[in-house]
Amino acid sequence: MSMESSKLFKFTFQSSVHSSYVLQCLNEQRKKDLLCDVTIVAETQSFRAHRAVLASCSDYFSARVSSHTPEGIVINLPDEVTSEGFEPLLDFAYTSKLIFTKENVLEIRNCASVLGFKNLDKACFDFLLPKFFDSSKSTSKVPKKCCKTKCCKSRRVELSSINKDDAIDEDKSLLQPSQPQVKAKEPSCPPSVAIEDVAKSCYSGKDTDYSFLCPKYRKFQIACGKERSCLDVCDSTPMSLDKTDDDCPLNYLSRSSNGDCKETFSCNKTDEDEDSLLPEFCPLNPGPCTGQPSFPTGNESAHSICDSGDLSNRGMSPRSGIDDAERTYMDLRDDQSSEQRSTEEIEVAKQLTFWQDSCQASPSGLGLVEKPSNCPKNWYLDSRALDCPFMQRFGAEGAQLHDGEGGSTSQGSPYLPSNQSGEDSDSFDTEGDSESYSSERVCEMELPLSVDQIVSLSRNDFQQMLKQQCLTREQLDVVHDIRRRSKNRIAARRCRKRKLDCIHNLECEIEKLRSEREKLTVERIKLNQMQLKTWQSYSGLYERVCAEASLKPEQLQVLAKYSSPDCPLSAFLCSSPDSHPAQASDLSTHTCRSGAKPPVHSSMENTVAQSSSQNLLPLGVVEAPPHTCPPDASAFDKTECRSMVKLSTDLLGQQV
DNA sequence: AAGGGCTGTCATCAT
DNA sequence: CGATGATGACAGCCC
Repeated sequence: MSMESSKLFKFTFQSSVHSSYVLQCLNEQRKKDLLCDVTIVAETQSFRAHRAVLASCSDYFSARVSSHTPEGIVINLPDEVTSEGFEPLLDFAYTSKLIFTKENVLEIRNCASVLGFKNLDKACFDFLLPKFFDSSKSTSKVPKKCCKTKCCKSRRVELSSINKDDAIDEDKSLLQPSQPQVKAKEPSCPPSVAIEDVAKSCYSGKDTDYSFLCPKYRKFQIACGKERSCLDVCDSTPMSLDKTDDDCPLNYLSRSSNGDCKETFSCNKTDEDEDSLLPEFCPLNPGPCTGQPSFPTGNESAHSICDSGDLSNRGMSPRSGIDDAERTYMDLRDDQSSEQRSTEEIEVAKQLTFWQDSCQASPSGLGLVEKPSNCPKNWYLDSRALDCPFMQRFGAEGAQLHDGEGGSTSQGSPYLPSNQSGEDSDSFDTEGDSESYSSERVCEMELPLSVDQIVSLSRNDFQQMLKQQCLTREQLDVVHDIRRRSKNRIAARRCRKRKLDCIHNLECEIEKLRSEREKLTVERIKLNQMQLKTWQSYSGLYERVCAEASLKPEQLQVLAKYSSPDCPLSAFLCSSPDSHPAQASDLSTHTCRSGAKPPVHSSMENTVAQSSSQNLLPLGVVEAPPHTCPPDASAFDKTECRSMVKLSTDLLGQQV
């Protein structure tokens, strides 16, 4: 091929990372508020963004913004779009990743629907939500629209601020009821608790942590919060015997990936405790999903992290190596051609494969080992699984702790207050102690229940569960005692928080009223000054009229008949008949007949003095004059004065 | 050592 | 009638 002919060909270099890089840059710009040209307001929260990005992701924004839209425009989102639901969508627009929890997925779906977020609404939510909210495979319970929106809104109203601690408890409340009753060694006791439906989520969601105003509580939760949440995660782990791979959205995705679904899902445990998805929908499948107890392990994490489906189900050798991992990844990303693989992707795939191998080398497979104690929950992870970087992201520490609600967590666990590691069951006064004590009792009595289950189950579920368990009288008493005390403890927290909220609200109200009062005082002073000015100008005009007309006292009296007692004419009338009205210069000293309004400035001064010292109402202004003095003195402008002068002159002319 | 704050628990009432 | 939630009162612990 000659040089000349080669010049005729066009060569194409296609970068696999360019688009991601651009998006990443845009995201960084957004975070630094660089080149952002639009402000989005959802509820009370505002977000900066780039019009182009928004418009390219959302039909709503596409319609709202155009090239003619001025820079710096503020777009107020519809009421149904909450900040809670919008923020993840905005992140999605800039990262292609939608981070969601079971708790907020409906909110997000609702917002995505309203905003017309492309590639999300149907592709993502339509198949995800049924898996989320219906463990019984009945789609009838899947909410079409977010009923939670209302709940959330009302909650937002009710709880003006929910801090992270709240989130922990909320997650807890969401997770707890979804714990299938697991008794790996007693298959006769069926898992009875279905994954909670949305209504229930709302209900339990209201029961959030009420301790955000209580420093001591916060302190404890800072110390134990994440660990507790880990316990929760693990407690909630559905080691369900009847779970099949159908319940695994990853598998679902795996299948779907061959069809239309081009999106991938990750079960990432994030710092925000977004763990609700993990335990329920990312069960570990040591092999094909054959109903073995499942548990999130490093391997599962690996699958999840790499947006992968179940390798086993895909008939792939666990030792297939990087090529297989790569292929798995690429199979799922069937919208990407092989040349679009980045080195990062391959690196991830490598790592995943490595960990898969490593974890599967354990006797139980995937780092799952049997716990030798008698505590009801008998699975935890071996150290190798915990070493898996992905496992760590999934809170493997929590999994390790998950050994019977603190029964043996007190064995030097760093996650519980140190004072619980002893045997001092007499002092369990703090929250941690109390809950730990409950846990200890659970283990002591060999109860096949966790404290969370005892406390968080609904009345019916609880009774049903008790029926299914064959408990002794003593065990029943302990269970009821734990339930009663725990509920009361929570109720006491609620009660105290309400009180604090109430106090806080009252303080705000007082502050608001104070500022309102100050505002009114300023306004009143202004009005009084205006009134004084008007009166002075009014009296000056009268004085001039009287002087020019050279009125006699009788004439003045006639004029006074038609005048307000507050008008300056009264002052002239009250002055000595001999004196010329024009001489009555010191109007302020004249108080005429009863009912006549004292000169304005003196009364005003009194009023101001009074109001400033005693915060009384402005008497001089509010008090209705006894006669026909116009209520609003400032309304007496020069025009009115002129007409009054004209009237007076006419009347005088008639008299004369 | 005293006192205030926080928390759990109990008793009681209402639902 | 029992379960549950709210709340006042009390006690114990911590700072």
